Amino acid sequence: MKPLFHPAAEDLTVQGILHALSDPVRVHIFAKIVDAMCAQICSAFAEVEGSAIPKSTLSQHFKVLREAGLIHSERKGVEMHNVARCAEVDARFPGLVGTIVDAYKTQRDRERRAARRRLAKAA
Amino acid sequence: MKPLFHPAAEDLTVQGILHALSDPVRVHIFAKIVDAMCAQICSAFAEVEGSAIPKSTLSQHFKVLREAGLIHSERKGVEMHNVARCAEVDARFPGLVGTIVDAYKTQRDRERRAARRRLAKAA
DNA sequence: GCTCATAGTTCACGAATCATGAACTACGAA
DNA sequence: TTCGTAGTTCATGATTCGTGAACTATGAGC
Repeated sequence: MKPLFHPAAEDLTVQGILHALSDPVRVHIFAKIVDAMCAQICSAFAEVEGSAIPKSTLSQHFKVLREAGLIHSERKGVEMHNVARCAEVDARFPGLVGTIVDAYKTQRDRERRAARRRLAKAA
Repeated sequence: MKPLFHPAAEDLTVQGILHALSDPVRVHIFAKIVDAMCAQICSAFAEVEGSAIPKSTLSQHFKVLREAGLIHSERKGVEMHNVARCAEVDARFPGLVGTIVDAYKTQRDRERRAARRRLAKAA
């Protein structure tokens, strides 16, 4: 197995970060890793918002997040421990990822409210 | 020719915006439209940072920006007038596009400084 | 009116990227 | 050593992207 590649903080690119976070599954994963108080393992995301993610796909998503410089991954025995590189990313591009994650939360909240309204109307 | 499609402010999505802005050519175009005091026409961007953009490609880029809700386009005679929808986007996702454009500017400034250092070293 | 130039769109297609199942590697436990 | 678990890699089909060629729509000059 190839060693894991992590870009240096000064090699992070805005396009890489935006591309990584332009996928709802990946922001979901990233947001959870950011919020978590401890390292998260990949298989914790075998299911995202009700739909199952094949593990090869999941592996690719983690690779994209890692190579965008958003997370740091480390093999620990049979599992992979992932932590967010918030401080480094924020030092390079202040506020960027925080604003993006917040925007997704705003959007998700709106969607949930809309869904609830539809249900209430149908009843 | 099909009429131009512009999404309503409440239909904007974060993934659409991030995808639109994850391309350096598109952010360049968008940033210029934002900074400009007046509407910009597509052909103003036939060249971006030294490289020529084919007009079919340019047309697609504008379409992506338009359908992400970032710009409003209007045919005026033979040309197309484009203005940024800053207020609407910002009302939906506060700070999002501003932070992204700033991050790109930060990155570009770094790259320019690095290029200058290389030149100075070579001399 | 007719013709020409300009600005941009649409179409078609090769190139690149993406998602995924199958096969595989690496490790821990029994 | 064998088995199970966690994740990776590979191959391939689907989707998206970039672009040249052909096209549309408008304005200007006659």
